[in-house]
Amino acid sequence: MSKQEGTPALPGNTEVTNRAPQAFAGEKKYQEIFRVANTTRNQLCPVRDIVARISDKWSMLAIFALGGYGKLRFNEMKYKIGDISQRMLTVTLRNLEADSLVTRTVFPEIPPRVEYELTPLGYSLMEQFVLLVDWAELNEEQIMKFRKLQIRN
Amino acid sequence: MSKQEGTPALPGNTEVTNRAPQAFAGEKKYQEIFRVANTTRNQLCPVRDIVARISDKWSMLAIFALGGYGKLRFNEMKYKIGDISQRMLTVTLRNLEADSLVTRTVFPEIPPRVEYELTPLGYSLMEQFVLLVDWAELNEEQIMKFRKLQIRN
DNA sequence: CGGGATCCACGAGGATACTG
DNA sequence: CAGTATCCTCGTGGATCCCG
Repeated sequence: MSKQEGTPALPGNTEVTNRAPQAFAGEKKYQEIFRVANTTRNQLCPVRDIVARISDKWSMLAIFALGGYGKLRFNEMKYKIGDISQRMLTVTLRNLEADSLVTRTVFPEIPPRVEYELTPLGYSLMEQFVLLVDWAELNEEQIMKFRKLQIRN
Repeated sequence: MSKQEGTPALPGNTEVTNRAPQAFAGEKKYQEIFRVANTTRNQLCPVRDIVARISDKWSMLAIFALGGYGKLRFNEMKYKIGDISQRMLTVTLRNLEADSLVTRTVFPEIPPRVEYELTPLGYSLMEQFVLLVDWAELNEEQIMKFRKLQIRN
């Protein structure tokens, strides 16, 4: 672990940094986004709140499962996701339902039947997730390669 | 908490469900995404792994901070985020650095100075996050309203 | 079948003190 | 200033048993 790395500062440059301009085209915009996404110090930040919920361990997978297969029964989902526990699938689905991302329909039959399905809002969120997954797939190799380089040092 | 809600099944409909077709336009695509994002049962899923790392509690905020303000020193970031602990900022930045999303430059001065900055890869990830935040802002009101409805019942 | 209820383990993350 | 080290809390999530 070398403590000294990368490009050291040009000695004459105290305040005026020579940033790459293209990278900061949206600087103002990103500052605004940061402000919006970080309202916690003024209590309750809905954006942060929502991001927290959608980034828990299972929500994204549950949404993809419903998006890919439409209506699903409880055990169908459990099987498709594979390594989720009964409890966490229940908790996850209840949370998604509470945000109106998923509908839950109980059929008064014996044995009982319950079907879950994405709401339009749920679909729109999944579209965003797809972009994230695309990004991850696209850059997966690069990241993995870099991680392994770290280990060698 | 009523056990019976929403649209009960049309009695005659056993197998052929009358799904809204537009909602399932990309069904195959989403099944594929689900498969890719859920390779855990076959051990190690890079996509899940990457998504997990980038969607932890602090990574997104750190990335926005750097995206909005360019180069930042440790305590500048800590102040801007506000409620992150020293420890977690360190851990978060080290993780981001390990994925080559952030560069860390140490200046051999006294007192020491360390600057963090997004890499191009980090910027490209931030662009994805921006879309998520946009989504959250757009639907925030709807979700909050729905949550409050839940409480009344 | 689709959960609810309970108990428990573990790891993320906070608080504090110390250091090069 | 920018961490490291240590201890401890607490919430997430797994395992198990039970129920309508």
